[in-house]
Amino acid sequence: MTEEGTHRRPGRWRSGAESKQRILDTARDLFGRHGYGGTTVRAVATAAGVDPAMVFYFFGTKQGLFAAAIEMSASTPPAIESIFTDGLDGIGERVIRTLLDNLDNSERTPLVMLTRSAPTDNQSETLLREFIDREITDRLAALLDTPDAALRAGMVNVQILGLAVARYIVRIEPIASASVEELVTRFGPLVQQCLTGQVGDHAR
Amino acid sequence: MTEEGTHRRPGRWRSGAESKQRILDTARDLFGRHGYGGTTVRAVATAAGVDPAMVFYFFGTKQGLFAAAIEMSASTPPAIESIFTDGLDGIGERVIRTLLDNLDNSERTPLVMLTRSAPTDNQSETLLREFIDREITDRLAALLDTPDAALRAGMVNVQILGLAVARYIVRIEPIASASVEELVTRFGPLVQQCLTGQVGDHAR
DNA sequence: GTCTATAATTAGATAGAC
DNA sequence: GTCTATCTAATTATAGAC
Repeated sequence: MTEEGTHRRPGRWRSGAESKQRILDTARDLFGRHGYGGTTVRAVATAAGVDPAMVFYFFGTKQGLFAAAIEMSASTPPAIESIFTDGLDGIGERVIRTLLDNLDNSERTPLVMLTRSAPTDNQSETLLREFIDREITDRLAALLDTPDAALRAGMVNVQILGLAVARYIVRIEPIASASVEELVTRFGPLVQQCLTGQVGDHAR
Repeated sequence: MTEEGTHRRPGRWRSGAESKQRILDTARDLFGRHGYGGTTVRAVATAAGVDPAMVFYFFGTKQGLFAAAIEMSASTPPAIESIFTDGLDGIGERVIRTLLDNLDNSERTPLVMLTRSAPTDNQSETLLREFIDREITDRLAALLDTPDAALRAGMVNVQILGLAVARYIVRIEPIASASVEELVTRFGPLVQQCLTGQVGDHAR
């Protein structure tokens, strides 16, 4: 018998990396479906098939777990990047299509997790605000050259948040079960107008 | 001395009606600011200056308190009624102005309380869905005569939810601190277009 | 009606054996 | 790394005295 106890040969990853990953996956799932306040560490542990103590072993606190869960795999998904790099032309459709494509596949996305958590958790509220500012507002505003750039970007945020809440959280019909194409057709031009359209008059 | 104990003369409302009202007011305030899950019965009791047991005495359960809190004073506020009774002309502005006027004054409105609670509480999610269907979708759809009436009404719901979340819950700038007039100017036409505007093409 | 217990449950977190 | 056992604190809710 060779003394394998010390050698740490990777015949199969001894240890935690696997459990840690399973916990993380499960956490994303539950945080995405029930928000921070609606998810318990115990529930995550049970669903992941490990002991609650392991969760704390790996992530320290519930907040630590949440922070790890919302951390994006590769800082920014390539799809999101291409929304902004292709200029203003047709950006409305790209915003909506990218949003829906991402969220339809899994609700374990930072946007949904944070949107579900913010209303009852102050820390999540701050995180969501920062997330939106960094990932959306700043990039949109950078494309615009008008004095009301921030406000226009803000209007797009309203579309994004409204769509996320209506389709994935409150599940209001017929928004919840409309096809991606239908929503792109409807909301794409709306977003485009927020960014490049005219404003009526400025009311005194 | 006349035996006042039994007579119940209204020199000043003996008892509970006053406490009950204070509890209800406080509950609306806290539910509106922290949602169902983020609000404890004890917090409500303390803020209202009464004992936690009183809350249960009057409302039975926490859910009972919440139900009482979201119940509107006079079934439907007159302002909301007039949005729909004045026809489609200029309805976009009326929707936005009424929404903001109501929510700016106090967040103790059913819409905010429910929107804050729905993400982490399934029962609130259902209540919010029903509330929106009854108070907004149905009334809007009734005004429209097109085959896509429901979808158009849904688009307005997205505007309302997005605005509520961006301005009052996540507090995204510059939406959060924009003036009512500014937002009416910006979102009024957008809502109008959702309802009465043209749709590009129907994309196969 | 109002308050003082207090029961029953649950959640986040830690210590320590294996 | 993993689990058992446990601590602490907070919450909903009830029983009963005043």
